[in-house]
Amino acid sequence: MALRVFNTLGGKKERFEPLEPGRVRMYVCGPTVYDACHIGHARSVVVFDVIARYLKAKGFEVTYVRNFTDVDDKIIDKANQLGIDSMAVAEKYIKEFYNDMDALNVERATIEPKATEHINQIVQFVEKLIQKGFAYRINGDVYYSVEKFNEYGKLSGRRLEDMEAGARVDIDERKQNPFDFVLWKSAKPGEPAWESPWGMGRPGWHIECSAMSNEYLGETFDIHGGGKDLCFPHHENEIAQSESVSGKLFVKYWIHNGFVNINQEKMSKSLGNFLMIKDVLKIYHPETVRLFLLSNHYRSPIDFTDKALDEAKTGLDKIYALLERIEKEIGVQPDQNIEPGDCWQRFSDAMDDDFNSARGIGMLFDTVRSMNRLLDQKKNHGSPEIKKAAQSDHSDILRIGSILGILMESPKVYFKRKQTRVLERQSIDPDVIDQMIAERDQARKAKNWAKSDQIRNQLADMNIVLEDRSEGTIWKIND
RNA sequence: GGCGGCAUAGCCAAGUGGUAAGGCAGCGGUCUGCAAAACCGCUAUUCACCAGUUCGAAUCUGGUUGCCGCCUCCA
Repeated sequence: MALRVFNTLGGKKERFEPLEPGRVRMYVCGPTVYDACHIGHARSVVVFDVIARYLKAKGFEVTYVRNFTDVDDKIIDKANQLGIDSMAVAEKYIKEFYNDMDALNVERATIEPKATEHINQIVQFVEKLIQKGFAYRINGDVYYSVEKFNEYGKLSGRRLEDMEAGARVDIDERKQNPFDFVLWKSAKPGEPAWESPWGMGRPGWHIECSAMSNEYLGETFDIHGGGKDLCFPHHENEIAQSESVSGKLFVKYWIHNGFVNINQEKMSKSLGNFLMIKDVLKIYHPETVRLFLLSNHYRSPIDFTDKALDEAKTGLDKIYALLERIEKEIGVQPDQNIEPGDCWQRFSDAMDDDFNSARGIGMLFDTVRSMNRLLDQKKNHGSPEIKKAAQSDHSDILRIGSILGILMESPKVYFKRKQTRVLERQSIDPDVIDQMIAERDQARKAKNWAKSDQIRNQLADMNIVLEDRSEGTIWKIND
């Protein structure tokens, strides 16, 4: 099946055909590093991580560029607040970004450029814009003139005339149009600054993406992504800058992800409800967070609630439990040489439809249920048919996991770690549990159900759930 | 004021013309000493409302209502 993607430019799903067959070049706007990453960053980064993984799985050679904005007013403000150098602020939060994203099992992009390491390219880009008459100087500042670009507004579907009516824009009398934006900003004393034909200064926000994408992906490339909020003005401005210089189409497919709400509310400074990734990860397994983030279509808003996260956790446990069951009962081990089967095919069909991970996850649970059903019919466990089916599903589930970035641990390790975590939190000694289970076993053998149930209830109060299986009693933890 | 999105069972959610995926919760059943887990069955004759197009619409068109986002830094 052919891959289809929703293109913000044009507003509809289109068949995906990269400029160069077999190769995909994509650029995703990374963070401005002035603070820790919140769950909204996580969504964007995870969504595009999955898109890149899926494209690779489909056989494309993917060049993925994700930048860091490491010079910016907000970074400077933060530096002043902390009384440290702005580069130190950027460094600190880049480090935190990697900590968070590594924890979330996000793969590194092919190239992760920083604005401050591309000042030459940026200056040259601005010079070209001035030469071509799209930009003008006011003392040490350089502005882009939106009226010079006929197609300004084509991405976000706005027209300059419409916006002026009610826009809440600071009127800067020096600008030719209120929507003109800064390409190069002159430095005040103490601010980070680089030399330029217009004096010491720093790049405006939008220009770095035009300059760096051009540097690594060329004048025209396949996919440009980011959060929905970047559509205007950031991406609109990137198009204006890049297409003014090249005279060519900048990006073929624009992909924008929706927001994360917290209990139905937008995250905002005033509500003080920013959820930081590192805090979320103190409570939830990274794979739980990923499964949650991918359980809605990437373009829809998603609501972060404890209930939703608990459901994701239950779902993840269920998948791991099946993997463990297959491995134990059928003796199947992970094997990457097994050909993709029906399960993968259904998942892949869902992903081909605008990266519909939500539907794909539905397909995954379908497989989990049917495999459990098959395994419930105990009598045939030795049969070659069951073994083959189990092997195929097992391998497909792991393959799907490798796209979603989940199921990376062996089930044994996953459940063990979970136990350790919860037991430590509750300060329970696992030996005590084993002792109690042994004691209960004795009682059961003596058919002393009262005592047996009493022990089980005691354990239940410690969040320990028993399962009496034919091969013996096992215990699981409720976290 | 301008632009855009959304409205599907108790909750979450997929579904863009062919007769409602999946998850969670609940109830009943199989299994079990009883449970747990797993599985099976039940839970939307119906997709905010009204009108229209069509042999046929949750899906298309027009309108109404409600919610949300963007237009200012924002993933």
